[in-house]
Amino acid sequence: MEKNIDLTQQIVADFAEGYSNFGLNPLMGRIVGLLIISKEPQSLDDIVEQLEMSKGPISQICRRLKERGLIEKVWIPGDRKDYYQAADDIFGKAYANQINKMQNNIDIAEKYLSMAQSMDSENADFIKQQMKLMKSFYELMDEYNKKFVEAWEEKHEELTE
Amino acid sequence: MEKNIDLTQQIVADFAEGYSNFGLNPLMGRIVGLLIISKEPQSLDDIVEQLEMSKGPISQICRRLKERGLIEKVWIPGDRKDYYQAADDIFGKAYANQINKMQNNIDIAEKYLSMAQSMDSENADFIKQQMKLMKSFYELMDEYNKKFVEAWEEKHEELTE
DNA sequence: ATTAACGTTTGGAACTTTTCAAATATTTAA
DNA sequence: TTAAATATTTGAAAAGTTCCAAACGTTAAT
Repeated sequence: MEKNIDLTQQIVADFAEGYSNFGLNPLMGRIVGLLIISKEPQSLDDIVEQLEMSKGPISQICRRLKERGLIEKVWIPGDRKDYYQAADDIFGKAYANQINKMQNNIDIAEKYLSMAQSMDSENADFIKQQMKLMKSFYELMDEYNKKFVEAWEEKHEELTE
Repeated sequence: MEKNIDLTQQIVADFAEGYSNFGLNPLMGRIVGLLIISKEPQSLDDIVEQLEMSKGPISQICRRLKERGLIEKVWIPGDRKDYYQAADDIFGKAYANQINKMQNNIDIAEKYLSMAQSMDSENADFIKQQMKLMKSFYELMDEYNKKFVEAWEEKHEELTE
């Protein structure tokens, strides 16, 4: 089992970095990484032990990960601990969280487009033009994203059945 | 021009928040927001004045934004200041930066897939399975992303010519 | 050559985020 | 109903990030 310990520590580190790159708490990545490679659900204490951290932050981050739908609590009969496991299609769910943030950009573009429309200057015209471009960009992105999500749903079933 | 000042401050704030949501320095968003709605290139001092901040951080962040290809320096004859403007297709470029980060995930999945392949336990099988799923997900994402980028290139030309 | 105009770098202050240890709350078993 | 096991919250410490002011370097006009 020696190799497995190394692998765990490495994957946990890589996920931490990945999450951090997206502006998320690295501990989120550490927990997600750990759970992704754990066949069995892990209790808070299991996580504490493997991550060598105190329980406070792990409890908090698990709650946030559950809110985002990335991990789930599992009930294990006869055991009163909370057990966690990676959610089904966790990659799809993590992706969805990212994409949702980009949706804001459509709203922003629309907001300033309409503000510029009620103004009247050479500069207002330029702003309108820019905001139209921004709106088009993120709308098209959204469209293609939906196509991807559909395609993945299909492929995911194919791979996991 | 009163309305325009409001609009500037608002858009700057919205972009700051947007950038911050992606784990980037909010000042990046402030500068990008300002430049996106500025028809004329802006000097460092112009930016300093409109953002009401000192020059140090603005100089640093402009360099980073230029490295990422989001803004460009413009040469204005007979003026020795540096002028900046939003890059052409800045939205596309910002998106590309995000997507590049996700590409790492393919490498991570491949790394642990091959590590798990050289191991031999029930758990190694599970890890292999998970990493295959991860690899498939991000490869499919990449594929669809390429389609989007192509479609946007076309639409972008159509909109800006 | 000197000076003025500008951009960059740096050290430290202010602020924000993350973590820990301990206190508190909650659940369940006896 | 109590005690034990567990999870959550909290306040303070540590670490990390961002910002400013000032020093420094560079360029170009005189």
